[in-house]
Amino acid sequence: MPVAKVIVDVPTMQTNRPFEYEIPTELLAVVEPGVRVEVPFGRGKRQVQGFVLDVTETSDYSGKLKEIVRVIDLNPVLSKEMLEMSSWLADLTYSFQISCLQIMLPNLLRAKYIRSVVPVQGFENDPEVTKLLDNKTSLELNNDIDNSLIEEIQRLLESKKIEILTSVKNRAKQIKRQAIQIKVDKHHLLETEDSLKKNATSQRKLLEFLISNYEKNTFEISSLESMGISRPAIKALQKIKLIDIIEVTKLRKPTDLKNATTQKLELTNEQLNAVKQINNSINQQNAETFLIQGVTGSGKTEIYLQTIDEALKEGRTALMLVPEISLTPQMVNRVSSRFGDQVAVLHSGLSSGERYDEWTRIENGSVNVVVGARSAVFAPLKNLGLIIIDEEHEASYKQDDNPRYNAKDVTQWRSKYHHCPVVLGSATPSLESRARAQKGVYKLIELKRRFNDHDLPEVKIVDMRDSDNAAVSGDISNALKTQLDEILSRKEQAILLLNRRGYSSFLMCRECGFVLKCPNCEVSLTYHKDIQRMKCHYCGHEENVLDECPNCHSDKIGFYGTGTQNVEQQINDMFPDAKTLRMDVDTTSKKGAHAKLLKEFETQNADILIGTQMIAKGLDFPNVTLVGVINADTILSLSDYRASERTFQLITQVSGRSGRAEKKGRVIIQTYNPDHYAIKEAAKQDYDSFYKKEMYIRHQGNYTPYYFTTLLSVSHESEGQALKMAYSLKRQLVDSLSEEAIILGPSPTMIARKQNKYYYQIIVKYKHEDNFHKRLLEILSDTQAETKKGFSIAIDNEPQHID
DNA sequence: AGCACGCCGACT
DNA sequence: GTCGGCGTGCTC
Repeated sequence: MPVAKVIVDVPTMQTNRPFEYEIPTELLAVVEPGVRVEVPFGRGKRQVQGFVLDVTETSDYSGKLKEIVRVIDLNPVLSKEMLEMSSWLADLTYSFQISCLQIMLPNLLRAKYIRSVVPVQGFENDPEVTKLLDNKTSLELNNDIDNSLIEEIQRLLESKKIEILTSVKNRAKQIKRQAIQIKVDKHHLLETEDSLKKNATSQRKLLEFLISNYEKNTFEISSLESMGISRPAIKALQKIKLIDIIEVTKLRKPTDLKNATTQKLELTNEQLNAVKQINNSINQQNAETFLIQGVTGSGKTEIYLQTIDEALKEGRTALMLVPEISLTPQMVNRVSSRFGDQVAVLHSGLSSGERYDEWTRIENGSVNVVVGARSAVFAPLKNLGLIIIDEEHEASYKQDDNPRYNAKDVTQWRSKYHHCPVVLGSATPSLESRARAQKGVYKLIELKRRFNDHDLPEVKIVDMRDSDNAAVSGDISNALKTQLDEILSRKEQAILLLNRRGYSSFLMCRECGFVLKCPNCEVSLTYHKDIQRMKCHYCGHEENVLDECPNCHSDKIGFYGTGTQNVEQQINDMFPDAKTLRMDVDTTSKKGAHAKLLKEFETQNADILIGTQMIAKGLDFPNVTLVGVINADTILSLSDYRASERTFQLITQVSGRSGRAEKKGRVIIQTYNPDHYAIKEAAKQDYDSFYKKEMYIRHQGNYTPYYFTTLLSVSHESEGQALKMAYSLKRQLVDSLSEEAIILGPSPTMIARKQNKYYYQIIVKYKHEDNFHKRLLEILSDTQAETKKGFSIAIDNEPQHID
């Protein structure tokens, strides 16, 4: 008797393994790995969704097996590749396999449960029961259930005549359209046309159309009607059995993609060399990784497009990941105008229905190229020939909540599975990637020249401590004001960048630029309002808020920051005639607002764009000749060891926005730390020099890429309980790790209390700890019982943000 | 997650 | 004596 091994939709540690079910004989043909099934689970009347992992001939379970209730899919929704990947990913990210299976699918395929009232066996014909159920077999319990019924339900539940069944509801709906299908051969159609009555004009028109488009076979009725073919004519042909009327599923097409219209661009020698190397790897089916380090404007996108083309020519498919933020119409058009309707785009703006349809289109093989943000890494492409990750340094490739996966790890896995290369591209590679390239793990491809040989913009650092330059009015220095004046008079455009909505919780001296740092960890201390003290998020070191700068003894030490709104106001006061646009979380929260603002700026309906990070990436506005960074320091002073890296990346990226076309660009960076290497090297656009210095610092502080990092966090309603648990975890870690490992904390997180819970974190830095992974899994299952007492314990492998 | 079993306190 | 509190453990 064959049994199905099923992962059930019950996300707990104890149910995180396959359960076996008997397959009813009538379902034997459809139950195969990758299909979703509905199975009874637990003691009560509860039915849950499950994924069939495997079908085996015999069971090794000693108890009595339950039967699969029904299959949800006639064909598998997950391939062998995805099933295999899910167990690897669950293990890597310390999450449940069911959660990993779920993220691979569009939302609509996630189970929704309905509760309904059904008769207890033997009471199907009880008069009270049939009255309640209105002679049906069940009554759904939804929100609009009549109040008068509730009492009756309660009573019958108590007398055990009815019970509550939880079962799975399938949400995936497709738009169905009516269509006709030709049933006979072409010859037959021609004969019929000859024998038609003269006045049957509409039928003749339809037949002629069918004959000339015979190959296509299936036609939507609505499109025929719009050509002036009448419904009776269609009925008439159906009656004489020439055609069938059928239902077809119409897939929504969210992005209106153009036909392929653009041709390959001519390549520079550097680009050509890159394309050759990658194409070679595609042809050889090498699962290797390239790192393209190319200065802004060096034409990385064209390399992506030409190598995708090569993969397609080989009959394979291609996946391109980009940060959500740069998934702009500009970007999408660039790809779709080369590959036309072979492209599917997955981004967060899609409705669940649209997303589901795009997924279907990928799954059934009607597209070969997928462009999308993080979760697109699970696109069900078969026969992958190439994977591209643009802006590979972006932290957003890592998911911040469960399952905490990094799309980059997933691409490595898929690359090995499909034997295809991965291309990482960035002007400012992450230190990890660049270090791997240095060691020869990745192949480094450098693009040092800008496309069309445009000069890099001229970058000027403005020392905000210098009172001659500083704050003529609030946050705008004289130097920036002068430049703004100039570009406005030349009718050019400017971008002003602020960070993190500009507010900060670190201490800085406005006189000398001093920032209060942790004596042990080389990161800035963060202000904690509740205790009114400064704390380190790494080791928990604490000290008082200073009112005098320990460096220059000035009293101008304090918290500082401005918001985009404030800066916009200052600019409006300064330049009443200039039109400004503000782009931050407030102005872009509505769907499509982002694109609309950019469009407005692109069409030069505004002179100055003021915004946060989101304006820094990949945008290409030829008329922008000035970029101003209002406060370079806020990024620098994050309580995160990647602060310097992020600062360097951001300034370099945003500087690349200036002077993309013929006009020469300028960049002004306002800072209280003009001598900081991240800022100085970014101004020179000198990645290699920054890399060397930063690697040294990382080496000194025992940080990535010299050490691996794992972050454990504990939360509980009671601060004491959370802290106690954190210490107990730490003790266990100390016992199971070698001397070489560094364990920091427990320390409170930035927002110590969110959702009425206290958070503590432990950071583990290590090099070689063979048992660590296994030990963490054990800790997770040991502490499982604690989660019922209000604890939650999360493990983040290689976290991107520590706060 | 849900649900049942089970072992202690305050009620008819 | 019993109703019900929620701590503990299992679900194919």
